[in-house]
Amino acid sequence: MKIYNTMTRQEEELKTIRPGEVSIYACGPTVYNLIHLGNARPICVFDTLRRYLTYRGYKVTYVQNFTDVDDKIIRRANEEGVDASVISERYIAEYKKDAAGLNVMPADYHPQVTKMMNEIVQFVQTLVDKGFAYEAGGDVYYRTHSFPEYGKLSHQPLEDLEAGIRVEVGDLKEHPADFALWKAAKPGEPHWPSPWSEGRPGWHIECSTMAKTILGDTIDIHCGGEDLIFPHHENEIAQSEAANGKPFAHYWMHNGFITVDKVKMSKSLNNFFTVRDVAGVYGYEPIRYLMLQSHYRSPINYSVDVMAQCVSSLERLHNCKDGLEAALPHAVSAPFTDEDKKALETYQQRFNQYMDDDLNTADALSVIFELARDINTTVKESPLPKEKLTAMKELFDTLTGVLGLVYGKKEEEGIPPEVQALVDARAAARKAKDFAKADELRAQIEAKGYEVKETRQGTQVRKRAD
RNA sequence: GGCGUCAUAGCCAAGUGGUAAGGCAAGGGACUGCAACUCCCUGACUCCCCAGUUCAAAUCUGGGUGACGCCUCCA
Repeated sequence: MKIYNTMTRQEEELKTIRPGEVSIYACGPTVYNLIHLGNARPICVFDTLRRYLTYRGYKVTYVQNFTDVDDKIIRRANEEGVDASVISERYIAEYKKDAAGLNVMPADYHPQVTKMMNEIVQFVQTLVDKGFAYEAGGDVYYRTHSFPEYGKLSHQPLEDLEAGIRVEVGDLKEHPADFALWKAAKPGEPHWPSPWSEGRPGWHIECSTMAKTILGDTIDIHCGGEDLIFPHHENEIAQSEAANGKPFAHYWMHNGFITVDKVKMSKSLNNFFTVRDVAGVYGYEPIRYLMLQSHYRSPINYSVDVMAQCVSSLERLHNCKDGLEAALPHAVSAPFTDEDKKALETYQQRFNQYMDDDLNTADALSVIFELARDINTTVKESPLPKEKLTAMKELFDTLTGVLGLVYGKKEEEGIPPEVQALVDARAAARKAKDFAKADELRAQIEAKGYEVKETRQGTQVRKRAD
């Protein structure tokens, strides 16, 4: 598989440290609020990367952290008059709801800053010992100029990066570009013991420490949103490579932004939509579809029109799956020719080929739609060819499973008795060819929020999508 | 100022040297009591503009124009 590496700015063949195994570290959310669409993009995209590599036979170790110590969490805790952990635990739980809704698999490890304090302090100590960091007034800062390769990920020499750096009054740094590894606690802030002060870690050190603790000094793939390239990932590299003396990550993958009216969705512009709210209107699955219908590095402009299109597209895939599952029990054994087999293999090969090309989910999706058309046609055959349909179902489930789509199970809850009664009455009316009455009953069923339709396998009743 | 991305049909979106995938929407047809689903057919003489390289460019080069991002917390 080829992956576009931000570090080298080109696509590279994936060569993992250990053959057949791949370690992935994905920067996770700061848990002070519900996640928004912008947060959902890397979560969905890199979940898909993980699924694909697993499907291709890799043993994947996937780590995604929760930043549970942060200014915003503290501020929120103070506003509500509760402990910071109350806020972070609450939003970790909320995150998990959204992630599950988006069909994102839990990571193998979800480390939290508060549960890795000893390792973090140790990591900072190592940097101090090696001269890459210094203590100042209880804080510890990274000595940026001590790391000659600083700027290699963002491809900016330190001097250029410094141009825009804000110098704060009363700053204890040796140099404006230096960044905090440890901050002495101010009154009312949560704090942990350290050789320098009662305090808390800076933002960047957690990822370096977690990656090292769980995955080792060098990891295969590090991913996150492209706004993390600088300073977050740049600083992680500086910390990890200075402390460990080894390359930090072999591949850096960064996803593009979600925009609204072409402008980046962000908290500060207040133009963000939470996953929860959008899912409330369209469901979770169209959100995941939105993320995968274009290449992960391109910007995605969010709009109601686009969401409606995602819903419709997905509907086609669900109809295909439903039709296939309804047909299968009626299928009879029939020759499954080499030609048929070959055709299905070709779909899969093309799917793999596209995914191998830097995770081209847009093209991969187009293969699924072509397969769907093929399935929809086969499902009309008479008699229904059992072996072919079985193979088609297996392939369809496999490919959609790799993308994590077509999972939105319609609520399995039963049909309420009063609705069922209407459905039965309508069936009787249709049998008696009293179509006027049948249509009226349909209207009544729909008024109750259900829809009824005739399929080749009989009448189907289900809750209306909207 | 430094670094970078993007511009393809009404909309979304692949393709990055060999003559424009896929989806949504729309129109026509088949099927159906109706509807829905499904299937078939129809859509860019062309890929922001100009110039160049080439037998050949949406794809490469140069120059424009427009939009956006990072350099500050941010996915």
